[in-house]
Amino acid sequence: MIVKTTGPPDSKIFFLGEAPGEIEEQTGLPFQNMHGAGKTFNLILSQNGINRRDVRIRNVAMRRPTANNMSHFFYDSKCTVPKPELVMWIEQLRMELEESRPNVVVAMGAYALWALTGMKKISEARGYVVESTLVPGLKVIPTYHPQAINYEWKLFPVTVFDVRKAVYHSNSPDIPKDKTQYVAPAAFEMFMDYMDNILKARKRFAFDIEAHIGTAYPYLLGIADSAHFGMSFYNMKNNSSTMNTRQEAQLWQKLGELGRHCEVIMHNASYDKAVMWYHHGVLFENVWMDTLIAMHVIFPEFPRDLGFVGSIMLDVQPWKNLSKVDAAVYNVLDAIRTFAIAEPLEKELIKQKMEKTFNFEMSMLDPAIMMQLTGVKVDNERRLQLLDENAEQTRAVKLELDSQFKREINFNSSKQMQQLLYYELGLEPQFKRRKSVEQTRVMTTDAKAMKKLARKYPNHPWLTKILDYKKLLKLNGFLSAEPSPEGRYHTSYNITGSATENEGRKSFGRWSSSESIILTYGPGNLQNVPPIARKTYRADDGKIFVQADMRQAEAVIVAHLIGDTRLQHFFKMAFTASAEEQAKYDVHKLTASLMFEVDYDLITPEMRRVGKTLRHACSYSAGPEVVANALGIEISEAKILLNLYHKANPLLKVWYQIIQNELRTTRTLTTPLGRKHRFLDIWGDKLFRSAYSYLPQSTIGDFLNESMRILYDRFCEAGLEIVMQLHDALYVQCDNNQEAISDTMTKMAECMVRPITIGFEEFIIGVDFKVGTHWGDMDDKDILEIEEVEE
DNA sequence: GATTTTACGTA
DNA sequence: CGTACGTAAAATCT
Repeated sequence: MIVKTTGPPDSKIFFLGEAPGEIEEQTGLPFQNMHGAGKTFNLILSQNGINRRDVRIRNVAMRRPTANNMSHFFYDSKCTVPKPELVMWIEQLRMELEESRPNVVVAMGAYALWALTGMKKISEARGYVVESTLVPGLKVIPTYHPQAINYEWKLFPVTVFDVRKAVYHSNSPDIPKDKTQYVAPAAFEMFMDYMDNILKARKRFAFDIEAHIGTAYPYLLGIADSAHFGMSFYNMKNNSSTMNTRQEAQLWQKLGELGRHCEVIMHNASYDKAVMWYHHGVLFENVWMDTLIAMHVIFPEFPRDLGFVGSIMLDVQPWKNLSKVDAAVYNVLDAIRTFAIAEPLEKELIKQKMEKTFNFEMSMLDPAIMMQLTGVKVDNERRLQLLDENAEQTRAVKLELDSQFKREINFNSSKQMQQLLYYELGLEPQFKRRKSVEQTRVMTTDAKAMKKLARKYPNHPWLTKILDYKKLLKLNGFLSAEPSPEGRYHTSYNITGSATENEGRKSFGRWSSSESIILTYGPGNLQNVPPIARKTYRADDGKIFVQADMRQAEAVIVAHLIGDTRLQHFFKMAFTASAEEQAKYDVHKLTASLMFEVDYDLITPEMRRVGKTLRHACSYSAGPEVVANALGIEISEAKILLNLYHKANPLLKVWYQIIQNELRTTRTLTTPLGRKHRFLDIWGDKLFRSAYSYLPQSTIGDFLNESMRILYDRFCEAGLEIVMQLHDALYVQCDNNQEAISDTMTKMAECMVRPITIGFEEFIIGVDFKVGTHWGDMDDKDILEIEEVEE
């Protein structure tokens, strides 16, 4: 059946889909299936106050393709040569649009965009106003297809934004004129004059660099002093300077003055500011706004790249495609767009009342840059020795496994592992957990599955041997990283969290750590270095690490979030108790005592272990399988333990309900420290569990970072060296003597032991200290001990 | 050669 | 039906 256009012909907004689905084919109406794309489509409209009866809707194709696959309408698999039927429909579409002349067409999906503009990639134009080539002069705003949103729900709010933009554009047929002007690239004198004018007027400007991969040495500098004008300048071409020595000195001198006297806007200042300081000694002292940070604070669940921000904040043509065509133009447009988004971002920050969190994140730029550029010293002798030992052990285990299987097997290959375990040896196949029952089961040979198999087949001891072997291989990766010529490892601390576009795009406010692209030495992420590899990280000569981590941070926060006054009291007593009395305040023993209704003093180590596991698991709403795996017991036993835990801690489930109710209206949670997050997953358990973990995780991360900033502000100028950050722990290095250690611990305690307020309750999280010359080899140190030394 | 999937290290 | 993060190697796509 043919599915025709619906809606009033004089509608100023026109929605174009790709092809009808099954239900649409039956009803003859586009986007009519109320359980699939149609439902999502309606939801997008209703979020923008639109009624579908008031808008024109059609698909490019008017008949359902075989297997719902658009390639059916093309001769080739790459979908470049359309068959006559599709050509005819596109011609019909052209006539229809010529006749009704809507002010804007929303192109939903890649084929709709292709039919209207010839463009193929939705990601390159999504959210931007582009002109149709099919009907010249007609405005097109591309966005995702509703069915794509059904597959990836995180796309939903972005699409709502795009349609909102289309609604705005439906008021007029005019294509917005781009007033942008630039000089790219500018000659040396012109660029210097431009900077001079900005300097004299003390103007605010946006700054952006392009730099060589590997060295991060900048070759192109872009400056914009308004939302419509900027210049870029090549300081390097073909690996050599474009200037003579005198000019070069003048350039960096002038930029340095700008950095001192003018406010600057950057997108990802962590990088640009660090590079300019590191390579040219140019210090931008007044970063007025890092637009990446602003974006992170306002929309932590959205992508943050400049192209995306531009698409939702500005009315300009897409420019990211220029990066490979004309670097100078691309660079200056980046600077101009950065300037342009700052104003709407500032408005949004005020509107959402998020200035405090924004200023807080901005204030962490300097500590983060400092830590990246300083790095940590590597004990290379120790590293090589550990590497040798590791290689030795790896060889031994490999030999055993080889003789077991009589052939080479790549144990890192999931395919070969499945072949071996499930087909050749006929072990019971293990499957990954599915997101929903409809999904097909995927086989796995991951560590969890292997452990389960090892329990099931105790006569196959090689199962655990494979795990040992893989562990050694993994460790080898950490130990293999070469230190810098100065003998150091570096990492980039990312204030705005995840850089990778993971599913759901979570960012809970904790810092992430990744490979430094300025100083590319070390295993990259420093926050997942295993204990053995930590032995290679050492304090500088004559120095020692002081580690301070927040004691039981997560458990304390959860106790206050759920309003467990008994536990709150217990933690309070633990905090004030003397060193000898600490044994009386073991939260895991308390948990076990409540679960098993046994006297606190009679709790065995085994019972304590169960208590610890259960508290941890239940804080995040884990299920019986996880508990069973963690304790190495049967699922039925785990279920009993879970019941016991919830009976002893009834408030937890009450809190789960409260969180769900809070999410229901706006899907947004606000932490006790004022950070907001909107949860965009499909409504259900996965979303809930993510939300349960958000509040404690984010609060601890923010609290520790607050402490770090206070420490940095108060003591770093006077020589205190912060070296590492690990979510709930801080590492500082100081002179290796009692007095310096004691002084450092006192300073850290002063900054870290501060009251937190949740609800009406104010409380304090204690700090545990450890001291050592090597990260992997730290000894407990009680601050009371130190005070005694001082006395 | 580029992108996606699988697995795994830490908090 | 713990979650958050980044990276290496294998698998898969083009």
